Amino acid sequence: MAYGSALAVLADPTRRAVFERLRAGPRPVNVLAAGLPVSRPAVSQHLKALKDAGLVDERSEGVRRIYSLRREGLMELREWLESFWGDALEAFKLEAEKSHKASRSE
Amino acid sequence: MAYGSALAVLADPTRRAVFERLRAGPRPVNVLAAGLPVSRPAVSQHLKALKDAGLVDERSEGVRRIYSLRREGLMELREWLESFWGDALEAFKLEAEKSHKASRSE
DNA sequence: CAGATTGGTAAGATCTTGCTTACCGTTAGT
DNA sequence: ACTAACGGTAAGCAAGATCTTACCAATCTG
Repeated sequence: MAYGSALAVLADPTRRAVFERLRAGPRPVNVLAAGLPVSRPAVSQHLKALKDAGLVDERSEGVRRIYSLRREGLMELREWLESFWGDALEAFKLEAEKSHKASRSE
Repeated sequence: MAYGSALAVLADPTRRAVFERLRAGPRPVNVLAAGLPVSRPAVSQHLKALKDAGLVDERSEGVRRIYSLRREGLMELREWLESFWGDALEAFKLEAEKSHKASRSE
């Protein structure tokens, strides 16, 4: 259940801000950190968390590390979310059946 | 940005477990708490968090409170997630333009 | 009406998280 | 080669999150 780690990682607003910045395209750490209200090491730590969750990719370009969005990292979370609509009807049927049995036995 | 609170609330595994149990249909607190590895008050606290985030509904039925899934509470999160695919092409174009300008000026 | 059931809330202990500063290794530039 | 820029990691701290126990109000039942 990788959607769990995706949720945990995206729950933090600062980390989400870093992630959102990558929408615009791959960026080195110092660019990502510029403008954010936290220090550059904090951004590094957030990037590590994002990477561990499979939400970003990292590549080296000389002395700088270029981070980029990894949309596949969101797939499981997306599917989990979608599943809440898929089973709505089925749950309703099960519920109906249950209350039917309950009313018969009382 | 209500998707922020949805993310924060769903990030906790225990709270997510409570939420998932509601997939099967509306349930009173003691039923939701049964089988979970935490105390009943803990579940109450999680339910409050879920309710504040608009992810569950609460209705009273005598002495018991029936909680139910509120799928609309997931809509903003869902849309936010979907938006990561929508802007993929546009971001790519902007990037291409940017590197074009960069290579011209160097 | 008395006792039991349901569940919300307070208080407090503990664990976790996110941040900062300090430091270090690696690459670039002159 | 010396200095500057980039960025990862360690240590420590302050704030917040989650859990528990204790307590209380409201309802149901006999």
